[in-house]
Amino acid sequence: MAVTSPPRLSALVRKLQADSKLTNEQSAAILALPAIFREFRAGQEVVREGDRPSQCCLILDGLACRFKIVGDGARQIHSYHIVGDIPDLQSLHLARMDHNLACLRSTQVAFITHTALRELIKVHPNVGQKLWRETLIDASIFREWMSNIGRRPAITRIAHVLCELLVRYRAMGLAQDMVIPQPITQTELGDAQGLSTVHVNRSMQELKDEGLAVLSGRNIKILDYERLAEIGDFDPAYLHLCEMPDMIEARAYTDRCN
Amino acid sequence: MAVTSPPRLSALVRKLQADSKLTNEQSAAILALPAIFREFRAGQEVVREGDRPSQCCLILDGLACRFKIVGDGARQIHSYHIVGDIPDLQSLHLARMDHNLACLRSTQVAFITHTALRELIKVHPNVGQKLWRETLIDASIFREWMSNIGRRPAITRIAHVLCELLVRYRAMGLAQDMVIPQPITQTELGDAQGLSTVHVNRSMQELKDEGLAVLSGRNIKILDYERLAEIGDFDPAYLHLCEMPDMIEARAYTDRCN
DNA sequence: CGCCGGTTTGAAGAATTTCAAAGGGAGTGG
DNA sequence: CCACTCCCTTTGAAATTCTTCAAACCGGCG
Repeated sequence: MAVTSPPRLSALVRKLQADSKLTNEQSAAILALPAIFREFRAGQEVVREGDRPSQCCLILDGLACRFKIVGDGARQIHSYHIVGDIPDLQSLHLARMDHNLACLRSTQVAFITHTALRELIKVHPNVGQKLWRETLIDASIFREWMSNIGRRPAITRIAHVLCELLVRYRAMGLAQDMVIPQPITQTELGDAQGLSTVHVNRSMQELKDEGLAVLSGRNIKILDYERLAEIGDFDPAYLHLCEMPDMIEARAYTDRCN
Repeated sequence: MAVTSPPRLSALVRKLQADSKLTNEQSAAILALPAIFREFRAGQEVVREGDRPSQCCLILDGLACRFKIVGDGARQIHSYHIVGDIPDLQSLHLARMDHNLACLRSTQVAFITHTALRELIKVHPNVGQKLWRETLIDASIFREWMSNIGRRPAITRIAHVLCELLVRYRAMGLAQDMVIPQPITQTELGDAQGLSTVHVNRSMQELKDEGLAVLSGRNIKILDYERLAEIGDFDPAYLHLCEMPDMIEARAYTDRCN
């Protein structure tokens, strides 16, 4: 179950070049990180609230989320994590997990020890800055979701999160066909945006009736990104995607740029 | 209006010792940071969405908040910032502001240039790690607020945020008398927790009727922290306060510790 | 075929917002 | 020192959004 280092960490290299290129040495150092690869089934938890991890996990394929269970048992999803993300990077500096990390679909991850990451950062401070930057983008997404949940109506929230997912996948070179490449259930959308499953369903139907987004098999297909972004009050600036390697297409979804 | 460097940056030193002590050299380097001091009136904005700051701002006194205005004009407050906070630290790695920073009360700040901070981090990588850690704690608070807004009823949200403010002030050695030392209006509480002013008012009345918290002049006084934390579903673990210099008292509000 | 996870539907109920107006306290200017 | 103003709190009542409950539906899969 635990193999060492095929050239699979390239997803991380790609992600970290969002703002500016890495040098060859930096890329090489990342690709050479010692990693343990593992596959999780849908529903499995990777790290739990209260844990004190000694490693971070890089998503190679699939879909994960961070979440908390509140007093009455309800789940709040804080973020979705796709290929290239390191959802528990914060554990490098915050000893104790204050939330959970679980896989929503069947998911492949690479575990990299804190020790190895610290060594990488020491030798390549620029990579350290880029990792810091990634955690700041996470925080920016949290803020946007907070605005969503706190101050926007249900239909807007759903449209918004669909836009975000699409743009993030496309920034990683996926979802060319405007289909979000991982299925996301309506319950999961509700737990992310503070809505009941029933109400998500009704919002999705509105989006369908308007010709903005539909279910394509088990996946969500965006039919009219422009109008979806409009009713979703969506401006991708908060994703800080600019200077992506393939900005040619990412730029189409980004009006303002860093 | 712009003076240079009295020994006022000590609030930052105190804040950064949350997890572990700084060395004397590190403290000295922080205290020696070149800073420009300025006072803002209540309501004034410090940085705006779209800005590209070349400096960060340290709160020395008063109260600031980060916020966004959504499509229909409503305001979502993302966080409150008290003495010792650097609310726009993320601007060090994210060029463009994706939200606003404003003062809620009359507030004193110290501006420190990115250049000076980068130099500090280069010379003292440990301080850099501590600054990174601060941004991760911000993110942790965002997650908790997201859970609050998305999945907890109004009364719980209000109780929760009052507990948080009290604990954060006490961790900085303030609010000994269980009074939150800055006034916070019900509109501000509502904008932070996704509620209308009217509903905040009714929730506050419930808290008053239960003998948990009251208005003491313009300020909020916590009467029964234990029960307030209970109905607020509040566990301070997400504040990652442990190993504070004065843990003697902070520990009283922290059941679990890093 | 029958189960399973996810979607869809209808109807009733609850939480929260909105609107509109009154009340209160602290500071300001005459 | 009073009157006035401003900002914030408080109140009542109606409207709305969203949740809950309960059940049916649907497509894929063992």
